[in-house]
Amino acid sequence: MPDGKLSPSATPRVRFAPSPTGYLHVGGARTALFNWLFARHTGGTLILRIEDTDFERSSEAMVEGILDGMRWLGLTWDEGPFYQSKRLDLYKETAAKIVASGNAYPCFCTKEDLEQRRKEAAEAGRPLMYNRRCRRIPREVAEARVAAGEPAAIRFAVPVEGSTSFDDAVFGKVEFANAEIEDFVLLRSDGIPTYHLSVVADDIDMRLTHIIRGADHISNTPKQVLQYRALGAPLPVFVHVPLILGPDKTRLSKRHGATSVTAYKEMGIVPEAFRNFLSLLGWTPGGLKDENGKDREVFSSAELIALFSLEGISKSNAVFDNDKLAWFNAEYIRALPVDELSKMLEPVLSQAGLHATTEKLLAVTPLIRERIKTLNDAATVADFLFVDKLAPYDAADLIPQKGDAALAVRILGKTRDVLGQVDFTSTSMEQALREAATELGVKAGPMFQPIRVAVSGRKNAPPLFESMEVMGREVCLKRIGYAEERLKLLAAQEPALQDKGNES
RNA sequence: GGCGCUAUCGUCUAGGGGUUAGGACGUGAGAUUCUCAAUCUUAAAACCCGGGUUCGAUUCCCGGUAGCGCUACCA
Repeated sequence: MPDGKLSPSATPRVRFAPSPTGYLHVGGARTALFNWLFARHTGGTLILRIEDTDFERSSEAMVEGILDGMRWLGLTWDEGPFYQSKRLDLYKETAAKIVASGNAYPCFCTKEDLEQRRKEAAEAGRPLMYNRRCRRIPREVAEARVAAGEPAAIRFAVPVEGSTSFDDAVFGKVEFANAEIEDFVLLRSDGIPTYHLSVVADDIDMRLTHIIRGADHISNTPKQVLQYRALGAPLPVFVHVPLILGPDKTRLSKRHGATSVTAYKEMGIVPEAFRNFLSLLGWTPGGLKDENGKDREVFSSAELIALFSLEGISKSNAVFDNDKLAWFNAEYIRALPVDELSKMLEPVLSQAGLHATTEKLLAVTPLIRERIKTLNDAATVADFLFVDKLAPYDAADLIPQKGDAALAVRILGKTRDVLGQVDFTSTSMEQALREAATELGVKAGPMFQPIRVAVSGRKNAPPLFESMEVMGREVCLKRIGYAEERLKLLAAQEPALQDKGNES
């Protein structure tokens, strides 16, 4: 058997081969990422191949979605995209070669036959595998029937005895008893190849050296190894990467929430963060320490490429952790220069109906940069800085923890006076307001809380003085005046509420 | 059911025949602070179980268990 490996010194050629029956999901993205990292690390070639032989389920829209996802992640490919649907001749030729080698045969069983038999097998005994009925048809007879136009699929004649194994770069030697492998279909009766045939035909034709793909393909691999042998083709290195699971440890699927990479884009995840996070799911550079002796986790793309190696791929499945992703994302957002971040924030804000000048956005960005975990968070964190009219808030929030409505009114009144005269910069305001607090005999905390609520409509907000500076004097004064009125109303109508405010 | 693969804190993981089993996310507490966030300090938290091998196993081997995958004229 020519079981030889491809020359290890050859420049690596790898591929990402999605099936356009859905969007680019997280698992696919990770596979694409590993292929990309490997290609870039080794100076190899990444080929994009669209496995669209299932015409029923494939669509051009899905292809676009997948391409979009890859572009968003910055995963560039060097050749393709190639479409399997346009390479049908290659598959027919390949199937013919395998038939000629005596390793495949025509099968005349209809789908109905097969289903019927499977059903019976399930009810009675066990083996659900194809019973190789047509393999026993003499070659001349079979050829005659094919020549007569009888529809036939082509099946691979799997050895009855022995075993088929391969050396996986991450799992080591994996072996399957041939008796467990059924005579799988290569070419359907309509002349369309099955996955088993088209992958092998293409992987050989495209001269791939490493097959990096999900571990769900381990069980398919012996079927492919058998074909390589029948075709006398050297085996590539198989690299199966563990699967990504949802929080409940089942396969990641729609019910786990976002599972397409574009969904993460829409959530305001930045691609570099997503890529960093994803690269560490099932792979580690192996305990690289930072200057504090802690394991490093944040890596630039260049570092990821430099560090990537097959040895670091783990064997066990990994659970996708949204919290960790959010942390990575926040980490990247915080590290972004203000001008860059504000450009990314602009579309998010305008989509939320918050329009701002570039200048204002540049002023706001540093105030919210470390307060958002996703780009989208900006809309909720910063809305009060842009909006004309504050969202309704509870007037009781204007009352400081240890105080009453009367105090709040005094604070606000004083603030209005101060703000009317002071230079409207954050430093001047802070200084003046702190002095005012001293005059009123209140501490900074209780002093600023009513102002914050009055001005932002909420108890937790970005830094007060910087925010006010961005908003401008007029808006601030107006909002404070409005708050005073609400407080007076509150005090007059519901004295009970005051007590409540005191207690809480 | 059959076959295959896997198994370190809740999660991602480092490590490895002798360690106080390390880090990160998340969680708790504290510091700082105009609130929140960020930051810093700190706490709790793991080697699936059972047999071997060995002076010594979390680490090596076997079995069990569990999880995942495959089991189509889908990919």
